[in-house]
Amino acid sequence: MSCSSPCCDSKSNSNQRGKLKMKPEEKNEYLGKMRHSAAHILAQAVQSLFSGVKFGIGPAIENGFYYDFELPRPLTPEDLPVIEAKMREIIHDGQPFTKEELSKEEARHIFAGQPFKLELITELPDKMVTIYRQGTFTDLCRGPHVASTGDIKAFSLTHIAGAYWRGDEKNPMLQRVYGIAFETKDELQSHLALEAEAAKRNHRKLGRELDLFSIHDEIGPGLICWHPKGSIIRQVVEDFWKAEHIKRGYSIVYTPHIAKLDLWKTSGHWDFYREYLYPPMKVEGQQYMLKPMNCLGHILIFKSQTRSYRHLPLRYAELGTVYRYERSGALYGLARVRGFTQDDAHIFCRPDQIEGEVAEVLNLAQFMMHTFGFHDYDVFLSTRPEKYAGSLEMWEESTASLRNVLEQLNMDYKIDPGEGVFYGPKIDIKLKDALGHTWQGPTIQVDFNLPLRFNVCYIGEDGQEHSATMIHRTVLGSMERFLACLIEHYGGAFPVWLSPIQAMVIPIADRHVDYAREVENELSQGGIRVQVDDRSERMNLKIREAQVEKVPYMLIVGDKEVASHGISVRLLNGKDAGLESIQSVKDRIKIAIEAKSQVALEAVNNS
RNA sequence: GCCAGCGUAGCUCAGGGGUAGAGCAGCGGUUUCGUAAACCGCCGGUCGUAGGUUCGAAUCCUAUCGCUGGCUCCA
Repeated sequence: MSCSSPCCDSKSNSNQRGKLKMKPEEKNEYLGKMRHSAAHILAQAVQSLFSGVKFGIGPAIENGFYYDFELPRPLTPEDLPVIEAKMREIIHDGQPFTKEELSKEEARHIFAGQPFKLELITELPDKMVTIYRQGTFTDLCRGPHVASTGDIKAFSLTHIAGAYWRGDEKNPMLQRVYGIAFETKDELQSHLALEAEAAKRNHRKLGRELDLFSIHDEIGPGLICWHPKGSIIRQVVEDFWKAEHIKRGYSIVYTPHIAKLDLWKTSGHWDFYREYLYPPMKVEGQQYMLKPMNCLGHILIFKSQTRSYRHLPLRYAELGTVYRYERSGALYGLARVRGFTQDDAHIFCRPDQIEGEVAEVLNLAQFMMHTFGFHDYDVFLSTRPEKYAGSLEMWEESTASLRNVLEQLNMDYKIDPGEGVFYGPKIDIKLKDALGHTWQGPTIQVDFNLPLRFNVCYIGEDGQEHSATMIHRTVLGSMERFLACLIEHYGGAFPVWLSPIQAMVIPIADRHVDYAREVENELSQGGIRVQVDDRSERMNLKIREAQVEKVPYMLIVGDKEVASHGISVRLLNGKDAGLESIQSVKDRIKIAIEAKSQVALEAVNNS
């Protein structure tokens, strides 16, 4: 179908559509229909402005719509206002949308010269197809649509992009025009405001502003330099991660960054994963490769001794840095890079332990997400991909065990068909950040393949060798991507425990610097990351800069504080939390840090 | 990798065939101040890189590297 809106055609006059009376589902249905109609209007506008347009598809999408075209010349951003003006004319005219049902033969006649539409017609299952017309434009379309072009109340064309026909890079690239559309201008405005907020929180922008990390042409794209402040956040996350894993029965290990090519041939990476591998390097006549995954080192550690069923499960955890070749167009800040550190672990267990271990990992994953302030997430079960290793039975068995655990734990999940890794199926958890954007979070993969390829076994109660099962899992994903997610989730205003500088002591005049140092020492003794702004600047300037740096506690010291041996606390929200003793401020900050409280206020105000 | 756009000072940006500019940052000075930017001065760029067109290129053309928005892909 050229259009793919699931809702049904409504002939009702849009003017009678009381917004207040609409239920959320009805509203979504209406929005989908309206956005889809806007796509048709876009196509009509483009048709009237260009000759020889070949039409692709034009569906409604989240917040708006797009339409794909093949045009005689490339579109540039300057074309958008022109197309948009044409669309407004069509909307102003209030042209009715009309539907017709006809045979494929008739449709082929109408769409002669439209190769993409003809392709769609051929593939449609039914004998009859439907078309929609408004004004001079006719489209192959299942519908439904609004009654009239005049029903589009608030829209805007946003950007152009290339898009392969049917999303396949073997197909020709079409030009896609994106737009947003809402029921009212207010909703359109608030969507734009939300986007502006998202742009402010973008981790690439905040990464520079807060001096967290950088990427350099001289080093190469997708390769990250972590600055001191970003490194503090990373270290705090890593320390917390390690401690929690040790608590839960994992052993921390370290493995090399390169390994002989043969190892990667045995594992199947050379066959199934080559597009992501950096080319091998030759050392003393041997081929070596940068590791794209950490599993093989862990397998060899496991195999360094004969393991008994009594030893299992064995859980090896590593903050393992891996390198994968990503196509240049795919790179994005910290979220998609070429070298990254996974919070990886491999659990070697007996088949009867799989479900219990997966459940434990899910529990750990939930604990981690809650600690970092994520409460909204979606769970996906990814099944066998096209390129896979191993037998179908193994795939079925391991997929079933993942499914069992999800069901036993009563977790809502969706199936993501064909999205598993080449060696096994996986559970993916996608986090929603404070602005509702989703991020790839924890992932758990059951693997019967690598144990077979490497003969990973244990001696059972029966004295015989049995193949072990491996569970690959990360709970944060990678340090890079997770930090990107944290930066955007918190908008750079990290909770105290993660904040690179937890407290800034601000002496009002130079004569207060000595006392400020005393405060610094005292807090520093308490393990608080504290600094003194001892510049000969005005207090207002120091406050402003601490504020821009998003330091959770600004500790103001002047004559009053020196006299009373106290500190005046200013919080990031601008609130003056009053004068307190050094000891009491120190204790409160420590409590907030230890509690990993999400907001600095909690500990200061509620105690 | 593909399509489109963009690369000017550390950052944010102006300039668009006649030889480079602002604010912030940095540096030097003055100011010593009570909850988001004191004042004065100075330094700073072979305009991403390499070719080409031109009397003359930051400006036009080509190639290349990188970035941005998408497509594809993904920890």
